[in-house]
Amino acid sequence: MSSRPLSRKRAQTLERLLAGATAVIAEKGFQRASLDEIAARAGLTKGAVYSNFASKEALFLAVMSAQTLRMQPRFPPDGDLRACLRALGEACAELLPRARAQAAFISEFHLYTLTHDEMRQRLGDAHAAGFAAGAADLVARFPADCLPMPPQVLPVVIQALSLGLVYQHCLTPDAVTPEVAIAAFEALAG
Amino acid sequence: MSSRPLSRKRAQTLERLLAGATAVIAEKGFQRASLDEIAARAGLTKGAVYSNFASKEALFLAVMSAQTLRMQPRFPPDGDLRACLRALGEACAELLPRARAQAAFISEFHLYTLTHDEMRQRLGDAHAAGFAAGAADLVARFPADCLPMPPQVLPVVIQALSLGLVYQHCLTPDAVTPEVAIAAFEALAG
DNA sequence: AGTATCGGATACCAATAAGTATCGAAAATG
DNA sequence: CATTTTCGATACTTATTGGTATCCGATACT
Repeated sequence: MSSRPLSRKRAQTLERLLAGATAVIAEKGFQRASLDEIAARAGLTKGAVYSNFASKEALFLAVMSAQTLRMQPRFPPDGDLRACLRALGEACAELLPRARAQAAFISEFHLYTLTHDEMRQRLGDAHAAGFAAGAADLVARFPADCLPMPPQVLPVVIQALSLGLVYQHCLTPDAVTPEVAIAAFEALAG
Repeated sequence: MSSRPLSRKRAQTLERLLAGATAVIAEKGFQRASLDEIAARAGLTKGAVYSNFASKEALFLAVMSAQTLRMQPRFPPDGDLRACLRALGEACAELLPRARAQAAFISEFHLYTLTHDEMRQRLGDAHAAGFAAGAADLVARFPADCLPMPPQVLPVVIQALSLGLVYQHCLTPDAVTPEVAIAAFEALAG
């Protein structure tokens, strides 16, 4: 007993399980992803799942926590507002290639929160943390009267716009190109 | 045989089924909504479902087609760009009270399209039709160089922003008030 | 080495839920 | 009024799947 260094082997199966689950969930959604299929995708069996996770739900949450959308804008050190918004647009554009999988997770998690109230809070927090991190920088960087909207509102809008673009990209990839994302954010600068 | 005027009674049970399905799906999502529960909610039984729909999927699609998000902006007859964007913001704000149910449908339908490619197109079209209808008006109303972004891009952004705000509202209702929606759209005017 | 522990496989169980067969009553049709 | 058709209820079948019990082999400990 006591300290388990989480033997190399175990760490690997855990990783494979998460990878398998991620893949299958991205393809079919969580509910339609059976544990048998997930395990098979990982080259393992359901036994491996249950010796690493208490339940399907636990696996779900583990996958989710690794799949939060996260924007990483690189603001130009001394750029103006427009340049910074453009950087946000570029960061959003970087999410697009993974949009389909991401949207699947978000949709699934969203539905999950319909019947799991305590999780709604968590998802909200995770979104805020991942999406609007850059927004805080913006607000800190420019005086309120330079911003196109109240400083509390801007993060929400950035988040909403990013999320919306990711979703749209899934349905109509050609209509939501990186350029569109950048144009959308730049337009916020006026 | 031949023409059935769709007897009063039948029309009513059909309506009740759709209402029941709508309610249950909004609460739990489509996959977790059992036909037994839907029928019970409608005061009927599964038999009624199968004598009105070929399958659960058919019921699903019927519900969906009645649940597309639809913005109905009322543009001021001679308003400027900002006033028109504000009208869009107001139209978006009107969606918020029903956001939770709507987002459930959208999420569910979105997941559905993961495994039903032909439906992805339909959902994309439905969104475009419902969301960006007002955008076409905008584009028609103002010369391209008055708009904050290329005329093909604007509808996409309006749609993305609306969808994003609806989603966000589900998770953090207090952060996405009607005022926030309006401010977001107005900011597009610069 | 010998023994205990752990991780994963196999086989099984039980619940859920979609779909089907059938039947009865009410309404439409003549 | 008779008869046919329609609609919805009931009961059943069947497949899926989350979860459990158990067993075996490999690794870790003394």
